[in-house]
Amino acid sequence: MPPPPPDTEPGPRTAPVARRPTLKDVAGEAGVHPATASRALNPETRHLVSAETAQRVHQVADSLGYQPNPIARSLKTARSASIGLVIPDLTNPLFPPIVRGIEDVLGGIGYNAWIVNTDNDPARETAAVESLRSRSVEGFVFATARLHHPFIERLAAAGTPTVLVNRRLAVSDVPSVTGDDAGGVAIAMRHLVELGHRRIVHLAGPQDLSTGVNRLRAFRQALEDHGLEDSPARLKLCSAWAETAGARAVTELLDDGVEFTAVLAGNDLLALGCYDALAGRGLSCPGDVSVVGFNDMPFVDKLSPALTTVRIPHYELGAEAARLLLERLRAPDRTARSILLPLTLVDRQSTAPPRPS
Amino acid sequence: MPPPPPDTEPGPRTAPVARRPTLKDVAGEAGVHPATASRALNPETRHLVSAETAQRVHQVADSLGYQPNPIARSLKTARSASIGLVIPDLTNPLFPPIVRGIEDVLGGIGYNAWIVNTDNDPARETAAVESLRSRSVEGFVFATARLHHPFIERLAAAGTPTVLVNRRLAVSDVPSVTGDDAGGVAIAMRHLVELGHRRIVHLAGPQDLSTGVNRLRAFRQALEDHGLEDSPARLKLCSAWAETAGARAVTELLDDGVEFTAVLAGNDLLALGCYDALAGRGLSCPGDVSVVGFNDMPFVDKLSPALTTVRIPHYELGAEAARLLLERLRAPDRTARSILLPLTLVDRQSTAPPRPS
DNA sequence: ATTCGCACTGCAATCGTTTGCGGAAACGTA
DNA sequence: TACGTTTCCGCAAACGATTGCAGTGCGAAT
Repeated sequence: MPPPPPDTEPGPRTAPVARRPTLKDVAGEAGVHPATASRALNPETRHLVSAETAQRVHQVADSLGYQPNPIARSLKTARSASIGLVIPDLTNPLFPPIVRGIEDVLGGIGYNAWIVNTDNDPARETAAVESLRSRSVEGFVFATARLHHPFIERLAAAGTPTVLVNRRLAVSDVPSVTGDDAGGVAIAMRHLVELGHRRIVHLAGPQDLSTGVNRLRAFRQALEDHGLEDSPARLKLCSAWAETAGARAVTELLDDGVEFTAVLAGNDLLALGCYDALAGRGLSCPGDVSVVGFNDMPFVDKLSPALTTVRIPHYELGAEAARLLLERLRAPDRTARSILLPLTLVDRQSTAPPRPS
Repeated sequence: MPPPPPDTEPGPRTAPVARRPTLKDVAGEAGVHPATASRALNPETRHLVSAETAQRVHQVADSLGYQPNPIARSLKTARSASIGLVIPDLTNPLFPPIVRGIEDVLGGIGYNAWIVNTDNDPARETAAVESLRSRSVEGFVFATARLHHPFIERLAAAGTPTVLVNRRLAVSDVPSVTGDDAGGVAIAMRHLVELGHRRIVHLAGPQDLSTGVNRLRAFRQALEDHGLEDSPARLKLCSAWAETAGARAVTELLDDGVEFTAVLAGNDLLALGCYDALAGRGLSCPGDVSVVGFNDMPFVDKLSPALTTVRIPHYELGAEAARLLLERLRAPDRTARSILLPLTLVDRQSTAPPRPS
């Protein structure tokens, strides 16, 4: 913290402070060896020193305002009380709540997170992870997982504590915490059929992402469960979770003359694209077609019509991911478990019974 | 990084690697003393070692994949290649772009940022800063500044490199990077009067924040510049940048019977509140009243009507703040300068000529 | 009375760098 | 030849903690 905090204030300070006290300082003051002070201050080793010594050390530490130097500690212990958090892009409104969830539980026990944005660039990802490893982070949480993600798989296989959030790997035992996509589309579909919809299309997201495939799979399952026809025409694969992709998909649907009264969008952005495309064709929502989104992003309740969508508890996703990682750090041998958080439907204005034909 | 990366792969690896190479390793391999290796690898001190030795050390370093250990370096140098970034709440869509701007320029030179959320709680702020200082961060950027913020003032006065982003202090020489609020409201007001509006109200934000007072001040200036009456009735102080506050303000205005054809909201959230209140009274926007926001938050272009607003280049704000901080770290004595970034009006659907009366 | 165990604490090495200091060549100049 | 300068490099001491090991003193067991 350059330059050295000036001690120029004419305050009542007497001691040659200015420098923050070190362990040696409190040891000196308490009349013990630094090693003893260390043991006294560390809960793990506190039982190695007599009660009265420990107490004395603690008092001195408090009075001096001693704060252990995490850097020195890290150097010695190769632990750092920090983790790496790898996300695609903080600017995507999906991620801030996840990040906060993680940071809030981490902060509760003195941990911190390094955040890196990859912009979905594998090169940036490996570089960032390498950089974080050299900073001795104790583990990673990835929000960038693709279905097949050799890099993460290798990292985890090599024993680096790793947890996935929001997205999972295709087949692996890397623990993850995600929303229950299957359950989510199930309730969304039930909602639509209860309104009377029979011809429902799905705008599926990228199929190299677990969210994309899981929602698609669940869509087809729902079709079957409700005895609806699984027509390939009523399915559009979108190559990106983007508004433009959603718009393109439904205009294509419209152009091809496929009939539908409702669309289940793979996420809110795709749903936004729907809005655009429908408006572009003079169709009304929910009058002509109902649409339901996925994620419940901020402000989708402000759209016209307010978007009916499946809410994902992103903050809790993050919080659980942090807890899971912490657990793995503490007990690396415990078998990893993954967590599926329940999703809920937020019923707003973009869904209504189909127009009687 | 526990447990030690298993060296079980039957690959062609021969050396007893597994542990990442240290400076001593490359020194040994290169046949020099670690100190020499250190000097050879460090651009600052490279001139202290002969060209050929330096080259040899570099080669060995590359071949071993040597990466300096930032922890050890930090311990020795009391520098850390990291800074603290203090924001109110990452979940507020204002901040992610700022954060990315900062991280992108920092990352370009090997720096990283610790992010902490204060939720506007001074206690959390001081605790977080203290914790960051013990991690030897080299400086801070604050996005939490209130007009009077003794804590930040003291910190900066004590010589800690500090820069403010998005908000400034009332009176101080702490450098800051903010949008040119005065210019922003000027163009917004010009836009409104050019449309023909004469009775314009302002929803002012919290007056303990620089953004709140600056926009208010500029509003009155604009009134004067355009020869419009500065009526206290046409001004509402909102105690928070929140939708509800905005809504309350305009319903009060309406209840009080004050006449206006346009509202300049202190920010987009307040503008959103306007929308609600107007709709609640059966008034149309922009038919009955025009509204312009401030910030150009994500998705305000999706509202109905799409919000006309003053765009703040948040990413650039962050980027500039990072550059400023870096400059201060390099040349602490250079006098601090503050930066004002130009704002632009994004003309969308929420403004129109007033209804002919 | 000797021995053993135990509780407690100090010693010193260590983590991986950086850096002030001094010494040894090598070189130029008088 | 002698002497001052450079240039280059090694030595060793830091930075602030943690921890294996060993030593001390004490009470209890034999």
